[in-house]
Formats: sequence, structure tokens, C-alpha cells
Amino acid sequence: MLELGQVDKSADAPAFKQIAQSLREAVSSGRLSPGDRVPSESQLMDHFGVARMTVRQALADLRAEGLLRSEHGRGVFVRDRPVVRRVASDRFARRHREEGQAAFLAEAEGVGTPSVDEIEVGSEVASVDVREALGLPARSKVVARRRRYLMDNQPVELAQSYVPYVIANGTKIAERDSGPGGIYARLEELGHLLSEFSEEVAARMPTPEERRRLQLPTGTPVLTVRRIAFDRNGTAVELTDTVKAAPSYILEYRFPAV
Amino acid sequence: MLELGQVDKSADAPAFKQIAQSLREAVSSGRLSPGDRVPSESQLMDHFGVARMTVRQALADLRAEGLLRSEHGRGVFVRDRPVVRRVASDRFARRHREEGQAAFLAEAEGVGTPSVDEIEVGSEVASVDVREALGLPARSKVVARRRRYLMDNQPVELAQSYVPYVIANGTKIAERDSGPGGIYARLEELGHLLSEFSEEVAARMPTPEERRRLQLPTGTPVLTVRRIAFDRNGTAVELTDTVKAAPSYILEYRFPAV
DNA sequence: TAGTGGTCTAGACCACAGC
DNA sequence: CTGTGGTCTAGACCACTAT
Repeated sequence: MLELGQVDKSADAPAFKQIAQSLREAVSSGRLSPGDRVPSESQLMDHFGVARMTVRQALADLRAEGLLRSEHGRGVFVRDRPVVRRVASDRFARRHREEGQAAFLAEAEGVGTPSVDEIEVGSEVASVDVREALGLPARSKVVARRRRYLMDNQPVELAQSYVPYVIANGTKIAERDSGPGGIYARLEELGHLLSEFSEEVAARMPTPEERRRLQLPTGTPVLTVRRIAFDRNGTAVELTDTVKAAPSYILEYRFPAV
Repeated sequence: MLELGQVDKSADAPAFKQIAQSLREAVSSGRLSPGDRVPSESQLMDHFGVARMTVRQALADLRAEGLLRSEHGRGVFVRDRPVVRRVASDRFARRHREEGQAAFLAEAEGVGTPSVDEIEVGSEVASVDVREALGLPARSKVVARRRRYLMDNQPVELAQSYVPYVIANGTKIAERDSGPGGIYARLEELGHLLSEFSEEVAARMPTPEERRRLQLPTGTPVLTVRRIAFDRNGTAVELTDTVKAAPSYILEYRFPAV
């Protein structure tokens, strides 16, 4: 039987926090391992001598922390830290484009089986946000490409790309299948040789919509990356906003110490 | 009076989710603005005709999402999205070191007043993790520097740096005040001219300890950055692990499209 | 069918903020 | 002092999983 200690009712910390701490220690000490089932709510009620809602509040804290996950009718389990994906900052290297590999395929190499679904392509008036990032005048149109990326059939990333309409109109960029090497390969064929990317990385909690589309458990944050591609004239030719399931990603960058 | 609609008891969605959605819409439509007080729990109980725990579960979801924050005895408020800090990837540029500015001071420029506290410096046997990242043999010692960074007296980042003992011992790196330009300036003075940095960025929920030291509201994720500095021989000479309050940061990187 | 977690009620006492 | 949110109890019924 799992050793969990007792609640000290005279202590300052509320009972549910003491229970949560006790379970945290059971995990960090290895008495509970990833995938293991935590004692049921009624077992915890008996063990600690508290009401069900007190136990549930402790469990809610640990779920929000990302330590536990609940399965209705089955039990509460210690989350296993999934194998993370390392994304080298050379994932947009020209050699990949020349080999016909779009970035997501390049980073999937040796990790799992990549796929894409929920693809939507169309043209629209750019939002203020997108317009400013691409340096476009008011009421400019853009070709928008939205899609969801999956690894081994598990959704891991949502992406929205925007290319100025004047560049993309009538090209494969505005079609559902943008062809080998992805839209960066198409941009270069159109004479927009790429010189530089900028990326802005941040983290936040997902919206309910994002949680649904990425099938995220509660208490899981997302990484957001906004990437802008510049051609050799220094003109922004493309913007991609991605929302990534944080536990699936480590982003790797290298830069010189000049 | 704020318009919030009603709960449909015949609907599939549980009452607390409908209440949460109703409040989300009030915020996204602008009927509730950042800083505004949400109706009190008793007002929501009356309005929706439910028990207090049902209202509280809706509010708990919205806190975990980062949309609301509670203040004991005062009320529940819509969180204001704080001003974010942009961190150029040139924050480690040699020119800053030559001007005597450590990285955190450089990035604070024009943003706020930076400070540092909870400084601990000492030598210890490197953990497996640190040892492997720095390419050190078993039982190697390192000089460890731990501290907390604040902006306008608000904690925003925890940092732990490690330098191999054979490099740092007897130098200013092992002292509490590492001098102008920080430890990177000292490493270069010692002949370890830096050539490259690598950074690994990820996001997760904070541990309770991190939440306490960063004074994070519940439902706020952290960004973690592991940076390794390489000298001109390609040797790893320093590792820094940082834990940043996610809402305070946007990390910016630029890299060539080679 | 038994056991699990999910939702909900109707109370209670407490600590904190503001008047 | 009143009103707020924080903690807790002792029940109840439901939906889901496994046997």
C-alpha cells in the first residue's frame, strides 16, 4: 500500500494543499510512477479522513499543474511526460526545400509519422495584426492557409500562414496542395529568394477552441510562434502563426556570440 | 447591469461550463474589460439559480485559463494582459558585455527598472543533467550561481548558471558580484572567447515553489530556456537554466534562411 | 453490477477588505 | 460591521469503465 502520510489539521496550510503535497512527493520520490493509478477518491477520503470535495480540490490542483490526468470511470493517473520533439532552427534550411521537404516533414524525421488535416485555403482582407507584421497598406488582401499538424495521428500544432495577395494570387500558394517543399519553395521559385526568418516565441494557456482542436488535457499550456520570412530585399513575404501543444515541443535555436 | 444569459438545464453541457462560457463571452465582447470586477459569487448564484459550488467551479475553470483572478475579500476580476517584454536575440551581443551590461540589464533598457535578489553562489558536484549538457566527466564540480530577476520590483525570472569548476575556481565567476558585463565578460577575459550560444525553449506549468518565487497567479505557465555558451574551440563553457513568467515575455530570434 | 470520476446541492465557519 | 472569496462537510444522482 502506498505511503502518503496524514493531514495535520492544526497546520496553517489547508487540508487539500497538504494532500496535494503528499501526492506530489509520492510522484517525485518514485513511489508513484508515470502511468500509475493514484488511489481512488474514496480511498483518499478514508486515508486522510476528509470529505470528498476536499480530496477533489487537491486532485484539481494537481491536474491544473499537469501532474495528473483523470479518466472518467477508470481512475486518476500520473501523467507520463511524452517524448519531446526537438526542432532544430535549421528546420527551414534551403536544403530541405530543395529536397521537397516542408518544415514539418523535416522536423518529423525520426520522431514519428507526420500528417496534416483541417486544411483551409482562401483569400481574405488582412487583419490589422497581420497587415502590420507584413508591412501592408490598409485593406490589403492576403492568401490565408490554415491547417492542423498531427504526429502519429495525435494533433500537436495549429498553423495559419499569410502571404500578400499580390504575391500569391494565381500561384500554387493559393491552392490546397502547395506542392513539394511547401510555400517557401514556391516563394523562391517566384523570385522571392529568402534571406532571413524572425520568430517570436511566447507561452500561454489555450483557448477552449484550441484545447479542443489539439485535444489538450486541462492544465496544459501552449507555445505560440510567430514566424516572418524576409526576402533579399528585406521585404516580409510571409507570416505564420503557430500554436503548439507545449509538452510536445522543445524549440532549439543557435546564434553566434558576435 | 451585466447581461449574462441563462443556464439551459436541458442542454448537454453542464451548468458550470455554460456559466463559464457566458462569462468568457462577456469578456470577449467587451461587456467586461480587463480590470473589471465580475459579479460576486452570490450574485451569480442568484442570477443563474445554482448552488455556490457550481458557480465556483465555473470561476475555477476561468482562473485556470488565465482569464480571471481572485482577490480574497475583494472580488473576482478580469485579468489585464500585462505589457510584454520583447527580448532581442542580440541580448548577449559582445557590445553589451564591452559596455559592462549583463544580458538582463540590456533587455531591461527602456522597459523598466531591473534588479536582482536571492543571489546564491557556490560550488557543487554537477547533476547528471548539467554534466551531460556541459560534456563533463562523472563527479565533476561546477560553480553554481542562482538568482532571481525582478522588473520594477516584480519577480519575472529565476536563473541558475553553471560553469565548470576548473574554469571558474578562483575567479570573479565564483564570487557573489561577478563584475561588469557579467560572467560572459569574465569568461572572455579568461581566454574563453565565445563563438556561439544554443537555446532550448519550452513551456510548462510552474511547480508550487516556482509559483511562489515568481508570485504567479494560478493558471499562469512558465517559459523555460536552457542556454549553453560555446567558446571558439566548440567547448561548452557555461549553462544557464531560466524559468520565466510566461506573460511577461516574448522571445525573439532571427536566423538566416540558408 | 460494482467502482470510478463528474456534477450538483445546501448548508457551515473562516479570513480578508473596506467602510 | 457587511460582503467578499477560501475552505470544508455530508450527502445526492449521473455517466463511464470494467467484469
